[in-house]
Amino acid sequence: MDILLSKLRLKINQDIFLKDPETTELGNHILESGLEMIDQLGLESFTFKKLAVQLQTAESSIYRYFENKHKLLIYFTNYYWALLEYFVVFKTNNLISADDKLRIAIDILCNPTQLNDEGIALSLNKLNRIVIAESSKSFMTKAVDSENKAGFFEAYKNITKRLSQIITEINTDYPYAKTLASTCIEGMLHQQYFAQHMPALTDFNNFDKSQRADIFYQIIKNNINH
Amino acid sequence: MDILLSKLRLKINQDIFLKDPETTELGNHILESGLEMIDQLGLESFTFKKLAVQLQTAESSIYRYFENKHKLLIYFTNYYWALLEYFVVFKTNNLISADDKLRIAIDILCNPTQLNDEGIALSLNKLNRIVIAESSKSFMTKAVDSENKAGFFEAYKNITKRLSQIITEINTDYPYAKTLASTCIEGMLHQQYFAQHMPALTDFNNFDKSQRADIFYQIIKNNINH
DNA sequence: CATTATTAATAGTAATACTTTCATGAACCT
DNA sequence: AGGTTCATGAAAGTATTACTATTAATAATG
Repeated sequence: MDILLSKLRLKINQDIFLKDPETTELGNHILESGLEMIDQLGLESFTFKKLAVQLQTAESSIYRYFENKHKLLIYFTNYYWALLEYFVVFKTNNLISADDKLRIAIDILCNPTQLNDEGIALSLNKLNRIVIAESSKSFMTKAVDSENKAGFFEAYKNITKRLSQIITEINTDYPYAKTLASTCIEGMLHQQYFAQHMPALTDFNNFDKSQRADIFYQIIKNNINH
Repeated sequence: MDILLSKLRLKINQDIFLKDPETTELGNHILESGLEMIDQLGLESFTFKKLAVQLQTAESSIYRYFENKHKLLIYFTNYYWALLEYFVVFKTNNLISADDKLRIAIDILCNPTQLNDEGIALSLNKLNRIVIAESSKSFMTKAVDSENKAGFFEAYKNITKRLSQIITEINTDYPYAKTLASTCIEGMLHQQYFAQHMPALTDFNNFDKSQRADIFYQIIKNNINH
């Protein structure tokens, strides 16, 4: 897998950036430090100015890669979901049992940070944290319809589709596969956030990670086999 | 119920505002037009300056009521959840069957806009829309821990607690009542958003409202009676 | 070596998110 | 009736944000 991953290049919608950050040194620095700073400061306090100071470069140089910080966030969320989709496909590909696929997909989605991250350029831990804390801001805007049309949320829709396809594979007649899939994927993110910041809203802390996978497996299984 | 509602005064945490907006004319105008404008413009484009122009008042007058727009949003979300909790308690109070309570609670949460809003000062439709589109931004910030400590999310935690208590009433041994409750409440909001803006993520459109209640009822029921 | 692309440095603009000060008028208190 | 308090409005000011534009320096390429 390491070998495969080292050659892995995730396909990111070209319209998200002005200039592909993976093609230059500065671009890669923008990704690394940008991820780090959004993680640390939160999206609201993060600015391109601060990133420029950190990278000892000019603000205008960063603007040549990304139109604004919102697009940078969208870049990261696409990167994250494309990565998880890759792992889901890779690890479920040769399995026969749809139930096994479900277990593995849920495990990856609930505990992505346990994945081997050799060959992944960006920190999976940081990506995971910013997706948990910031990703809803990427589509909860007035620009959602045009950005959806432009394909900015494809990676997120794709992973949801994968999960819903596994659900449908288990029970072809289940009519709410998409709703169940998206509710669980969103729920997995929220439960992690609640565990850390609003424990009254969850039964888990961030140590029982396998339990969190269990309950989402149960939610799906118990539903599709009514 | 109308009579009761006309006397209803929702308790909002005093630390959310600098000066209680419900006590003055300007304060009430800030709530009404603020809600309207956040709904129309979205939180990002909404500013106190724009609100001041709309109300033909000074920006500084608005700042005397709310520290910033973030607090105003928190005010609205508290108002909304306090209102729904009131309805849930009111409508389930005298019921014996926990299952009936569950059905009613879910129905209220999924279709709040069908509620009789005589006596509610603010538009339930607009509240519903901004809670769907903006409420996650109220707690997805770096200030979440201190604001949680200050009680800014009590109303949200309370309604989740109500739902989880109903779940526990149905099955005392079910260990994940809080996770199930918060996942469903968040899911109900997201499904409404997806139906409108990202239909690939849901099986519903915004016309089959009763179906949306059904699936969340099923998710809960099928789980607690494993 | 010439061309082109890339970046850094600087400056500038409009808007945002406030804060401060002060004047006015209404409400209320004795 | 007169003084005080309080809410509001008007105006001005500050720091930061979110950009855009211009130009010079540097590196890559052919």
